Amino acid sequence: MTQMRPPTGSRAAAADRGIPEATVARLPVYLRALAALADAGMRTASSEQLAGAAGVNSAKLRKDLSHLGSYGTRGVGYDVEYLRYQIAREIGLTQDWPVVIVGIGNLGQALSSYGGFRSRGFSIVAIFDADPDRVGEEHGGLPISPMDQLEPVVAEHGISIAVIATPGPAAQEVADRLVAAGVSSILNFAPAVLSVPERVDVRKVDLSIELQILAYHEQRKALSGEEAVPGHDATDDVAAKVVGQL
Amino acid sequence: MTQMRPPTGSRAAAADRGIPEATVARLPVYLRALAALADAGMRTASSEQLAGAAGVNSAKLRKDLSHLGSYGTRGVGYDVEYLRYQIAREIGLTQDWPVVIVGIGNLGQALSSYGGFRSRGFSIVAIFDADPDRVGEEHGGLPISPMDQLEPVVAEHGISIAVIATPGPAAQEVADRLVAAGVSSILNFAPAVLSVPERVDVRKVDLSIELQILAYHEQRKALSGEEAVPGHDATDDVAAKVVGQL
DNA sequence: AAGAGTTTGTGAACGAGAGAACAAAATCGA
DNA sequence: TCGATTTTGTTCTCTCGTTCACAAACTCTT
Repeated sequence: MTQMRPPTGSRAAAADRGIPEATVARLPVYLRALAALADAGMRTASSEQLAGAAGVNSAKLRKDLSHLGSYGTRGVGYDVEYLRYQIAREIGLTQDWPVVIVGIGNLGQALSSYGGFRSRGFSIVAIFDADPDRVGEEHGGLPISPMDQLEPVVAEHGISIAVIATPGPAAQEVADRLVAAGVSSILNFAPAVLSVPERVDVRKVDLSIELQILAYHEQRKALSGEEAVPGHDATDDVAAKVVGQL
Repeated sequence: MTQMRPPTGSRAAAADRGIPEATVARLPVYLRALAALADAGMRTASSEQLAGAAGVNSAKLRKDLSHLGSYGTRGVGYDVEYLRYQIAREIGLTQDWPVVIVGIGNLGQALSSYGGFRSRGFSIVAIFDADPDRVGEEHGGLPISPMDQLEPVVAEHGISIAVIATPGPAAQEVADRLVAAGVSSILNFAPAVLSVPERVDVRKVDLSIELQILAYHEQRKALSGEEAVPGHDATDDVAAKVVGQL
């Protein structure tokens, strides 16, 4: 999904609820950096310090924060606790988000025991698996529920966010059921392209894709070191193409 | 930018080894889509079909592929097997990449048992954990090695890619040791900002950040439905700011 | 062999994001 | 109070990525 609010004239950043996607993706990072600074006893922080802790450039950080409103003080910096609250509010972490996880394989188990969710305002209210033999097994303090409980649970808790951690082939059907039951945001760990209605947000996390991207760069590093004479790839390509087309 | 077309005949694009980052990130997706099409018995596929299977727009797919070279046939489409091989070669999947995983908590266990790595040319050669009591425990067919084996193992296998799945506070030290031992690409699952030398690539996967991004959009959906009058947030903000600054 | 029909590869327009640079706003010291 | 200093918020420019639209290149049918 994409929301492109045409800027309706009003320049007040806080009123302008359309925050750039790239900025939204960094807000949680800032939140974590602020938490670290707060733990270290800092009550105030400059954009330079915060940017350092978050691993970004300070100009970018300032621009990101300016989209939320004018929450800093020139000559001083940002009040750590106050900014923390503002970002949390902007992201929606001041409320609690009930979540379900579908698919309790290795990854699903890891997710259901992962403390990082609960501590940030997400509470896992149920976990599901298609294997009837595993129903009742406990993971992260929750029993595995049977798949036929999916719709009633989603409805009862008003779930809008779900995590899919099933094998690839099962993912689409699960997504369909989740959407039909009322879910409108899905975090997908399954290696599959999900097709969902426009109003539904899907974010995909793919472990093997990340490794492949690293492999590409790694290969380039290796190649750029050893390869001085260009052109031998050309014949290689032609040969391969002929073979491939046979 | 130096995007000059060297009119030196044969394969201009293939010689141009600089593939845009955004394209690199999609190549693995195309690879998976091609595998699915091949399994379905298709020997040839149009950009439209392939784009459908990969969940992207066909113009984007064509431009992405054009960066690798001119591997399609006008009026026909792309030879599935041939394109598969070319992409795999470009990413570097025609060779085998040995990988180590550090940190065998819930997530590390899931990663070490995950089949998607091995099937794509990544072989996990060792797993490490800081807890001495767990050394020897088997996960995914490998025993947990003690941390002091990290450097020798990395050296012996010529490891260049490593996965960090430790708790946040331990991540930086692990990264330092990996880099010192010769690793130049890191996939980081720990909730921490890693600082590494320039030549080292780091990719970060953060589960709770993904959920937070979904929460933001979810909150916006909810808000845009109920809220018609803007401006009340402003006073809210002012009040909060005063409180926060006390 | 020629025309009709497909489908790629790419030029051009557009939009989003990153970074540099600086004016505006606040503090601090005398 | 005034000037020096710090640091934000914003403007401008540049780069990168996406999308459109179409000529070129290929196949197929007659």
